[in-house]
Amino acid sequence: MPELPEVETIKRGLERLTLNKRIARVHVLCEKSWRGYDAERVIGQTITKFDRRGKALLICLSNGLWMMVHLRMTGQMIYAGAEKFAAGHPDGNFTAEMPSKHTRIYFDFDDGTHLYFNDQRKFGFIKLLDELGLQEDEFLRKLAPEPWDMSKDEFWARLQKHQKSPLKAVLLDQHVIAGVGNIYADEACFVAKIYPGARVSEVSRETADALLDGICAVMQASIDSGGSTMKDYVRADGTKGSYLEKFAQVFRRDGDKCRVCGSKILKTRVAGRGTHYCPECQG
DNA sequence: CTAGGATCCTGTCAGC
DNA sequence: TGCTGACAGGATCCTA
Repeated sequence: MPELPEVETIKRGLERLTLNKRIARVHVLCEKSWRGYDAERVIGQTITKFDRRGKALLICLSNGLWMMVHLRMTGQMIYAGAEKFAAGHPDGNFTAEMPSKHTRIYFDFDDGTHLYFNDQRKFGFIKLLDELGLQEDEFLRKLAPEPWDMSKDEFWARLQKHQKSPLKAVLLDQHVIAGVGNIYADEACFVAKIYPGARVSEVSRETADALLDGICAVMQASIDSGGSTMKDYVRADGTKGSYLEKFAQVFRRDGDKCRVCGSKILKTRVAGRGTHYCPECQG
């Protein structure tokens, strides 16, 4: 899915385009994609605030309810008004007619513009909660701190609880650190010069420090460039999202040359996920 | 408690 | 062409 930087990109885009807009209608095309309170309760409400925790987007409404959006693997948010804004899982929907066959939920604003929640695989959802429900939500309650809010001591301590696991499995664990997904786990391991399949017990304190720095650095670079994308989607201002094209050192570059040492980037399987690395730099 | 695998779902692609 | 299995930017549930 969309990892932390993509969700942050969506948050910033929707903040700019939909804040203070009033929801005139809501269309739930796939029941499974809607959770929590009945969707009827968002009708007539104004969007008052956005927030984000890890990969979860939070949208506050004027009646005090919150919509928690989790995009999981293939979710995307698309705003269609005078300008179009699309972010999340990159695919043809970014330029397709809306609603598309992957649209699961959409909102009509009273100014005639629309917000679409698309999700090919239906793993994602929008959950309507009150303030208490938000505080008690299991996912949010167990979510580890944001990478920038975690000290190196704390990151080190959290790693130590999973000595026997492959490093990558722990980086992907949202109870250990929030927001890291398959792309940034691989990229951070490259920056810290460690093989993602290494057991945590083999990770030195110096490497762990470099990992935390690397996670923050690759994510910040991605946010600064508007989130990653693999395809040719064009953002509202006409520029392309381009993290993978410009910054990815290993992710989906298997078969290509390492930009540091020239070795061939390899792909393998770690913790059940496709994993990319340079055998020379991350030996 | 941890670790690892199956599972939710749809679509695409490689290899017969 | 048609079929089959593998895989996919995530997280949870079940089992050992």
